[in-house]
Amino acid sequence: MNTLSYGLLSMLVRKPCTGYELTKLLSLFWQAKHSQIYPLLAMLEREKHVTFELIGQTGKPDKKLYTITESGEAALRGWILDAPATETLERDEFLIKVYAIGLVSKAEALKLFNERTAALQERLQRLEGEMELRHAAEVPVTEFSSKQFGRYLLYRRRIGLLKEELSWIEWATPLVVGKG
Amino acid sequence: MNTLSYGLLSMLVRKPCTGYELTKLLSLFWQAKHSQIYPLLAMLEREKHVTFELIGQTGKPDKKLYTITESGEAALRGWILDAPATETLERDEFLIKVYAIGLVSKAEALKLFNERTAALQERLQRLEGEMELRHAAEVPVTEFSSKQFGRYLLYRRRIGLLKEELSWIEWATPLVVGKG
DNA sequence: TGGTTCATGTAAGGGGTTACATGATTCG
DNA sequence: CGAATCATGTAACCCCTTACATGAACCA
Repeated sequence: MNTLSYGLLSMLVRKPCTGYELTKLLSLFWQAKHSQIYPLLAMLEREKHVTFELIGQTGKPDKKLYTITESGEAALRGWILDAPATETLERDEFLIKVYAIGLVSKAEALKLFNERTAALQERLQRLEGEMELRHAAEVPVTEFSSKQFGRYLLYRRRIGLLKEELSWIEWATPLVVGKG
Repeated sequence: MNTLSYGLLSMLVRKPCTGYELTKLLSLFWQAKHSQIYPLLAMLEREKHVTFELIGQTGKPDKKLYTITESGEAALRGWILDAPATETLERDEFLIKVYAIGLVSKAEALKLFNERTAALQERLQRLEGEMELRHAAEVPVTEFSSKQFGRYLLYRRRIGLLKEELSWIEWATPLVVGKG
């Protein structure tokens, strides 16, 4: 069982989902393509950590609604408590470009920074919209055991980090361009 | 040529390095093991993007000092300008655990958060120490084309993000434990 | 005397992306 | 009328980690 398997189980604790849904929801804390998720779900089903119900649809392809089993929940709980804390992994091409920024002209460097800024702002707005949609008002904050609680924390974290990254760019850009 | 290849080239722009050095320095913006780096350096050498000088040592193993060529620098510059901006990739087991935090007791959740806090604080201190060591005073800030400049920007970014992550934990921890 | 640093490499295997495959419906 | 959405799956391939391999010097 790899890390992504536990990520899938942790989503299924909240509610039953199809592989298609999981692929989209997962991006809050892990990136994975459907081609990786479908085989993993099949494996989890073989291992009795999930079951699925086939739902026939007209006009759309049939779908499989996966539900976590008690065995699956136990496995997830065990992993949360026992898995050793690992280093976090970040891979970002932009950072390499920043490292070698002296190699290009100031105009080109500025363009790079502006494009990054725009992409981050767009992502921030999308996330803030998503969060408001799912966590209207401050309801979930108070309930620790609410199934919304963990997701709410993660939205707040991502948004905070995006804002920090934007304020870093705001600080760095004039240095790149020069004070004149 | 994959992304890591350009990461290696961007380090070699600053100064000639051995594979061993690159492995350690790289962690500022990319994680990679020596077993991935050595074969890539051999490939870059075949492609004439780097050359190496064999340096015999006594008491220690011999080493290969790699230097970037003009072709290598041109390739890197081209990549910086032409490579399309990609989404950033973050993978962090802790986030999965946060998502499913309702599954464990408050005491266990608190332990998880405290361990995370300690790990982040340690990493922050290590980074701040490293930065002070390499960028004493504010010298590199003013010089855009300084070979130190890019690295200085990345240290500031990492440190800012770590602080933001710590302040998120500080906000989240009392919510997890409860207001009582 | 046992762990860390220096220093380079190979081999096996798991993790992850890209591309191939299918097909009706809905939206601009 | 083409693009996106819904919905699942397989195959090929690259990226990356873990483990194997070697060996002297230095430090606790």
